[in-house]
Amino acid sequence: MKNQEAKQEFINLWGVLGSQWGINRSMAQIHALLLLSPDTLSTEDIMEALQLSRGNANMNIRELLNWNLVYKSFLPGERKEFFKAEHDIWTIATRIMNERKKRELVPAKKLVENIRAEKLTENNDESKHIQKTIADMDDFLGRIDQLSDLMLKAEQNIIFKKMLTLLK
Amino acid sequence: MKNQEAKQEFINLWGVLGSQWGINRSMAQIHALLLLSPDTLSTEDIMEALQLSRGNANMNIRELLNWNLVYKSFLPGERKEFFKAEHDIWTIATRIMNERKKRELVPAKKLVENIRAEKLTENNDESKHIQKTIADMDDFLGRIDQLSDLMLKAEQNIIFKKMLTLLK
DNA sequence: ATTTACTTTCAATAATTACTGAAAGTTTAA
DNA sequence: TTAAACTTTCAGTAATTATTGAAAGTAAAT
Repeated sequence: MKNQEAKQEFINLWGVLGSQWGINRSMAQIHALLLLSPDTLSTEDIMEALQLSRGNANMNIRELLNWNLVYKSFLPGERKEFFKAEHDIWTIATRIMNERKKRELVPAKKLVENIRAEKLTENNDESKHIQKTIADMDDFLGRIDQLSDLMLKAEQNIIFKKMLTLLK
Repeated sequence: MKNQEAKQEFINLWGVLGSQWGINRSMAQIHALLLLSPDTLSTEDIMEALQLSRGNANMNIRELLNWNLVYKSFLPGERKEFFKAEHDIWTIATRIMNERKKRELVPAKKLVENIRAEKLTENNDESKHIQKTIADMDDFLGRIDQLSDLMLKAEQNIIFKKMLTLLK
């Protein structure tokens, strides 16, 4: 198999996976392309390799920068921006988790907390059940929050590493 | 706040959250409605409460059954099916994880493994880099797989529980 | 066997989300 | 300054995904 074929297969796969997880195909593919490139790439390189429009390439590169998955890099003598991916897979995973936590989990928890804080005017079995369900959900979101903290610390966490190893 | 209002807020929130995580709005809302209902509901009840078409309601109830998040239930004397949700939040979470693992993670890992297994015909820095990237990704997917196992076992796992508590 | 009560399917349509490309904006260099 | 090189924006369009509702399918009751 040629390098280009392997790259292409991986890029496609990453695009499909991304879209299953709420990350759009172009963003995932750009990320995969940068992961596979030993060198930095320009917007033009990316447009060319993935056949994307300038607007699409630019927006998704911007988004990858926001997610801290991609860095800007300037080449001596070149005026335009080049990009390179964070290559450490664990760092990538924790960054993604952090971003999703910040953007979705934390706001969701706040909203559930707000509903939870409301007193229900009725006082019957249904209200009890509703309150319990909402409380459970709030607690659950708190747990997930903790769990993501745990993962963020996992690389420095020797006990956790051992637990993972034991499960192998 | 009236019961109905609290329910409605929670259902809306759950719908939004779901769609951020690749679960469609109707499915998430039906799930929320069933979670909030102390009693079982029929397809008609669900259509009525969420203003969904019969087709949409039916398809998404079916999907929730597939995910093991909702159970069928027959009422004595009634011919039609009624539905109730699994109410234990931890069970819900592990079921969702299990399903996503089965449907997405495992197949993805297989595909990455296939690409990894291919020998690259070229032999230069780029091929080395590609091979390393793909190998890292494969290992990473394996880790996630382990991690989901860990979570699946977490409720019975006292050490894990303590770690979560320490992180509070 | 036929009717009635219910469930499932699916082609058509609506809603949402992603992408394009040209124009406007910005920065650097001459 | 002005021009060239590059980046960003965004209205229009395309692609994807979700929803409807009527028709077909199935099972129970008469």
